[in-house]
Amino acid sequence: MPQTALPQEAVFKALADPTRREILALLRQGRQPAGAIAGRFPVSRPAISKHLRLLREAKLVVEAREGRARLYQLNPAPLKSVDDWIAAYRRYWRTQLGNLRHFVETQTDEA
Amino acid sequence: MPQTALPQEAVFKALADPTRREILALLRQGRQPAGAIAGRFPVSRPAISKHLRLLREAKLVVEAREGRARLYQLNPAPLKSVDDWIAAYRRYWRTQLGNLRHFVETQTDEA
DNA sequence: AAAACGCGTAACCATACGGTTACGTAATTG
DNA sequence: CAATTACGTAACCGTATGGTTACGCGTTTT
Repeated sequence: MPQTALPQEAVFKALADPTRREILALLRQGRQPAGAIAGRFPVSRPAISKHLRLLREAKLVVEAREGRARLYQLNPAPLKSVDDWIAAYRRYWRTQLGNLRHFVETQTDEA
Repeated sequence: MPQTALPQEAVFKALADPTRREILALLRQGRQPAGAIAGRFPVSRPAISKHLRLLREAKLVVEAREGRARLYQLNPAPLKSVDDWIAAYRRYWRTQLGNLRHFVETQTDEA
């Protein structure tokens, strides 16, 4: 049982949650202790702690223990693999977009 | 109840599943009927049908009914919003801000 | 040394998710 | 016009997910 699938898989999963994306955005301002991060969100500290664990497993953040504090720092490297994934589609929204506009407009928008 | 959160949210959620990412990759080759898509994966047709619904709601694919077939086509436009999101991090992995060497060293070797 | 702090983990709960089988429906075919 | 085809949807099931409260453990503080 592979507890950790492909690294890329963990990254996409981690990014799927809006709170985790906000944590990443917050960490762009610099390292922050776990408690300070939790203080920014309307959920409990343990909830944030679990989000941080997922982000750690995806290697999107790294932790440094400093005294009794745990500082979290952004590690954007894994985002590069997402960037690479998207690259394969980039040419499509440049070339086929005009084609598709007609297609989209003729659809009855449900959902 | 908000039936559809932010569009970007739906996109990130849609991309979180590996099967859905594979469906998108498959559709880069061109439109395909739902059945043909399902035939490519080791899961049942209804399972794929549900994946397609999520992709539709995220507007990553568009459907065209042609007779009794339903052709699905890639719509890469929503990926642009992901691309834009990543852009905010791109500079981090390009500049020294993304360099964690110092960070890691201070973690193992204090004093 | 005891108290307080900072943070992760365990246990638990409700809902979401991905899968299945059974069925419904619109379009084609014989 | 009945049978078949190509789908989506409904109902159901086990597991994952995100939240909570209770607790434990190492680190400061007093």
